[in-house]
Amino acid sequence: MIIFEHIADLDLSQTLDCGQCFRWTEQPDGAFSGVAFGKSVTARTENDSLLIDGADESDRELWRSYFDLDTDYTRIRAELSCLHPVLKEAASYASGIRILRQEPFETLCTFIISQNNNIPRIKGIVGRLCENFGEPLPDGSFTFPSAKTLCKLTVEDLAPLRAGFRARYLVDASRKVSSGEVDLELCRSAPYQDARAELMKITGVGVKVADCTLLFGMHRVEAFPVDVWMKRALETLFPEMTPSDFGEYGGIAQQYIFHFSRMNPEIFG
DNA sequence: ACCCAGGAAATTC
DNA sequence: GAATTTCATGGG
Repeated sequence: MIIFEHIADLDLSQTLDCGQCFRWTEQPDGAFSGVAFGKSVTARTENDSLLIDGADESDRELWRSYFDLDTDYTRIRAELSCLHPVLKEAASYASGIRILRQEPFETLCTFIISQNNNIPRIKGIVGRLCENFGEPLPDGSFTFPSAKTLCKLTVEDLAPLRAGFRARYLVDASRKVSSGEVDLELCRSAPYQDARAELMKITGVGVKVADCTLLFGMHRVEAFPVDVWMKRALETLFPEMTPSDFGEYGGIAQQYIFHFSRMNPEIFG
């Protein structure tokens, strides 16, 4: 059990159930069980502490990084709140969201699966992907399969996932990542447009999936993914603003607005 | 039967 | 080239 004390701005429900990740499930007692970096743990908060059950003490820095505990969200929220009064309201409403530092390839695959899909079904497909092709863990859960593993598979092999037209996109992504044709590490440091173009070499990766991969898989917090929710939110709540107006922390603003909009759909009539 | 779901490719005009 | 259609699958 790893304990992090005095953690501000962290609400596990908001962070793990806001559509940035798809491998955490809430338990009856309110804790969240999930797998990241090949390790299965259960996370819960008590007062201002974060408790990671089932984690090795040697993985303390891994989980500190995963939950992005070294980033000062209070300061960022104050900065964003100056940009627009509605953003200030959304940030206050969703102040427990942190941008996880997920694994790039897993993030890429899950957002390929996300296209024209809904969150419960995305979770189902991702779960079957892990059960069929990931490594089993002692507690019965599975790791997310590597690109090296998936690149050996065909669309027919992926049939049990019931991923539909997205199966061939997964095969293409796995092949290009494992061969090095697409360099995910380059995407961490390259100029933003270059990183986006690198990901868009993959069939099935457009602007939105690339932006989500960069934001959630490489912590490029300047990314501002625009989906149907954000399009509506921008039109009705921020008609005078464009994605680039949200600045270097646009991705965090985007999550505040996305969560606020989904929790309050009546705003859009 | 119909619509929608954290889009993108394929086709059409 | 920009606008429309299609793409599997499942739930409401």
